[in-house]
Amino acid sequence: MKALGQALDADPSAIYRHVEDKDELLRAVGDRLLDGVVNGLPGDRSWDQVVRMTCRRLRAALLAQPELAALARDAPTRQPNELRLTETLLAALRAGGFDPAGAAAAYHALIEVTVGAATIDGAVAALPAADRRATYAAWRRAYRGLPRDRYPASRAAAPFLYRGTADQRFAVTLDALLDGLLATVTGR
Amino acid sequence: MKALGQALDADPSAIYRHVEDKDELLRAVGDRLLDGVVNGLPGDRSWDQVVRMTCRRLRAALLAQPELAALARDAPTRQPNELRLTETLLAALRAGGFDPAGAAAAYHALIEVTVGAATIDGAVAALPAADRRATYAAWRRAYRGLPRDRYPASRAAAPFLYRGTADQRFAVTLDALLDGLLATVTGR
DNA sequence: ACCTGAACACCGTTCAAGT
DNA sequence: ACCTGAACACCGTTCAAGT
Repeated sequence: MKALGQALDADPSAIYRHVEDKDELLRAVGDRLLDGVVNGLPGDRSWDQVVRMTCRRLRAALLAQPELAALARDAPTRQPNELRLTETLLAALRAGGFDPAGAAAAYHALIEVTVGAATIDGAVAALPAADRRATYAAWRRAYRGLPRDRYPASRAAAPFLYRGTADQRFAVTLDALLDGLLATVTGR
Repeated sequence: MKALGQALDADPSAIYRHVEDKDELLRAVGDRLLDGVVNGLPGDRSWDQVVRMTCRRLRAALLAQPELAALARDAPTRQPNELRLTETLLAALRAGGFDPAGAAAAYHALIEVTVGAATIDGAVAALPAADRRATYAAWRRAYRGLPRDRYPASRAAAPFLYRGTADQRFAVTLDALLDGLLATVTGR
């Protein structure tokens, strides 16, 4: 609030004339930041490309603004852009053959995985690219160096943990989840 | 820190003789809280039951202690119980037919969805059961009452959004994800 | 109608001084 | 070796007084 007041050339306490508290401010700003997620989606995409792009953009927005985690925590805010995002996902899922109940279940699953990925990738995403790679490499080495007898699976998987970019890993997760949702929630 | 000092009948500042800062304390306490997640898993379960139970328990632990979100955010802490949890999941996945690379990818996906579900369900999980149901019902009504022309999919899905308990919804998500991982990461 | 400025209660943390 | 107590810098927020 102090920094915002300074940026506005006003006393921080003046902000409280316009919003109830910091949380309301964060929700309002957060919804503005969803603008790029929900608008300007390129047209004539298949339903599953709409789902994928929306989730990828949402994750990118959350990564770019870590304070938006508040948005996810208090979900749903039911502010304009969040409502549009929900409608976009649900409509795409319906187009993909999900019935209303299945679309709701799939929507919850997609949001959960997107928020989770953003939470986990957040800290490292804030680093410069070189540091990011170094951090991931250090983690791989740590798993690689675990005691042979107690951590066989971790040692074997070590070269593949935190492999590639977080974006690539999220794409794999999203593919698997969508595939699984299609199979278990619709019946193909 | 003030509350902890009081509970220990000591000045808050005395804590700094034993830990570097609050973050280190939180990580250490957090790892203790993973004890129940990782130990005392009932024996002779199928690999997929081990995966499901571990994820469900992790989510429950995160829900019970919201401050542990810090744990997820700074993952991986590579403290004892967290390492055991990782090994448990990776070993189960290997037993389920995932190769090391596939197990690593599946591990990332499972953790992401578990952390995301805990984040999203956290606020409401803290409420008494009756308030929880009332909150979900209010959200359903909000989606149900959206303008007909702009939110058709949301209105149609409204009765099924936030339906049942958060635990049940997580079980559905986990089923779908595991199924999808099996199909896309292994080839069945 | 909006802002200022002082004040409040509360954080995590440091450090000299005690035992 | 460990703790106390005062102090510091910093939060979000309130409210009487200004214009």
